[in-house]
Amino acid sequence: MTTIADVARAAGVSISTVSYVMSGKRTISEDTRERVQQAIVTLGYQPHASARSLASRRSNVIGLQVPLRSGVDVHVVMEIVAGIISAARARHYDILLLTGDDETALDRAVGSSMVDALLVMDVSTDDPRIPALRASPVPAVLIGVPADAEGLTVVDFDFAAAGRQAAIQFADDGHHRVALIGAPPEVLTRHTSYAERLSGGFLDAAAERAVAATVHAFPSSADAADSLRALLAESPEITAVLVHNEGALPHIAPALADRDVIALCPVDVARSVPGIHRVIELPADALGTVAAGAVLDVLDGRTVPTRTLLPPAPLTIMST
Amino acid sequence: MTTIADVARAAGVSISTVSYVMSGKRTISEDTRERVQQAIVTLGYQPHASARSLASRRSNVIGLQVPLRSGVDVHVVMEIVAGIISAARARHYDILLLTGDDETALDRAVGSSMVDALLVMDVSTDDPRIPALRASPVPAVLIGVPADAEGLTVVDFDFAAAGRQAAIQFADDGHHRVALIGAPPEVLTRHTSYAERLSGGFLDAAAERAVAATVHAFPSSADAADSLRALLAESPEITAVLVHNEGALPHIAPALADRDVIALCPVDVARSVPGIHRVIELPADALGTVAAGAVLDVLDGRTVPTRTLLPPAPLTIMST
DNA sequence: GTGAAAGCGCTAACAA
DNA sequence: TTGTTAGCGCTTTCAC
Repeated sequence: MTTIADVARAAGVSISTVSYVMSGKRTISEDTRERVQQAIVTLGYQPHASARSLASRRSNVIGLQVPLRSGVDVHVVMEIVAGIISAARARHYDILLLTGDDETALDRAVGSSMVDALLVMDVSTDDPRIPALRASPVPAVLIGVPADAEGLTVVDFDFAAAGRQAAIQFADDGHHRVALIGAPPEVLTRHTSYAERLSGGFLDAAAERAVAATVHAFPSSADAADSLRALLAESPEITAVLVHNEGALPHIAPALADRDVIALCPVDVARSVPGIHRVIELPADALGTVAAGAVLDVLDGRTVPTRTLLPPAPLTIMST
Repeated sequence: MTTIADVARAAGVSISTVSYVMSGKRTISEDTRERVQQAIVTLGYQPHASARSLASRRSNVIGLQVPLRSGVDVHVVMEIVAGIISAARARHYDILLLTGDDETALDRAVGSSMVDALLVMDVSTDDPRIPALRASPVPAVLIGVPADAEGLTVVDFDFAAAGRQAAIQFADDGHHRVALIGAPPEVLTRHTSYAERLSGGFLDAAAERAVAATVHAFPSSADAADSLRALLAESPEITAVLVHNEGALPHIAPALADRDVIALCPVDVARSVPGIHRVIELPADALGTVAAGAVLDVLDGRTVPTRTLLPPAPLTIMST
């Protein structure tokens, strides 16, 4: 294994000079820098991450708690994670994977100094992890908005604005009776906050425009088709539907052919479902990028807004 | 921050004794162990991961390369990852997330001693990472089977056996013309190995039983429905279909109502699609568990088979 | 502009 | 059964 001492010897300099060449924390003569860099390349030197973090007291690793439980929209989760990884790598950070189900995972990762910061996904309104996060010695950013976000940094899509946008669009289109087909029941019972914000915005804006609106929790499976049939049988006057349920979308789309539909999901998900032409894009990748950017900014000592809600883009109209 | 020295002082022993109490690498008197453990608990001591790995030359971290590119079946990926995490945590290992798209990620993680081993997903027949993995100083386990697996440890589902099983079942059911609707074209052009093994097993077994069989690459989106319509229009004599394409499944299921269908996917995916009653279960979670187990066994000095193919279970018949 | 050396917190000889 | 101590490979004072 090549160490910094090997590089120093090869370049004819001291160990500290090599270190400073790598970190750029003090000025080095052009000549010396050249020789050191040359030695690094020829020896294929890569600094030992543990040695570095022991000495510097920073691991350059971010702990990421990913939800693996049912009901979560796997496409969205994957895209968020992809955004996080690329943003982190761009700033020389790695990602340690922690499962969201393991209550003690955050503690372990932080307590053993494995991570410099935390990124927490799938936050519920009254999330049990919140007290620990608030007391955490390392910065944390939540993707999702809990009821009491005091003292926490949160990032999310602005689901309330999205709900409002859809309702207003439906009103502009002349509808008088609309519905929101939302997250599966298991997500609602967990009180995942986005569901409540989405329906809040939707219902409020509909009421303002004197449009009758209801909200329905559909399973994210084929059973959603039955639920939809029952709903439309009972309330045939529903002429427009906002759908935020990736699992159910392909199953209910056919039965919605004669209704006006807006889907809330990543565009590529919508694109793969026939009959869906209007989409409020869920910017999952951007969400990951912004969240990772926020936590890295905190690590860099920059101040970041405690609450960032990504606004929905204008309705995407799809050709086919 | 609490260090091992604090614990030693509190317990009235030397730091090595504390270390040995934690590792169990030498016999400690019941009395001493008790006092040390007590001190650990009251101080809330958690060993510094970097210090430990610097001294022990083991990080207790496994690098996991996850595919984030298109065409991969996200549900399957998530389940495999879940299996990996739980198996790793059970043996006190953590997971460092590496993206499959970053060719240099493996090198970095290994070169900086961040990981003790590698787990590589989404392996293609002629994977560009193979030479590096073969030369890697740390053990690696591939989830997927490349063309030349010499010197590598690979774990995968036995797709050939699954293909065979489906064809034999169809033959037993009296079909004379069957089809396999397989992975999307982008997966095939990458030569992801499972697609080829699946179709190989399917075609061979069909030929042995004198059943006419064809294989079709369908997009994993709504367009699959068109492809299916075209296929059935051209070859109406097809009476049974094996489907291995999670994205396409919900879209093509309705049009297959009057055909005999077997789906190859995780059971919960099949359960969420109406009209699917027979399933060859893709044991994604087990795949992750077995792969992680294999790489950990190697780390423990145990010898593991260089090639492990999880056999398909008997056909799952679903009630609804 | 550069070097020497003191740690960072732990593991694992070596010694008793 | 336990303690002493020399590193592990790096960062960062402090000194020149």
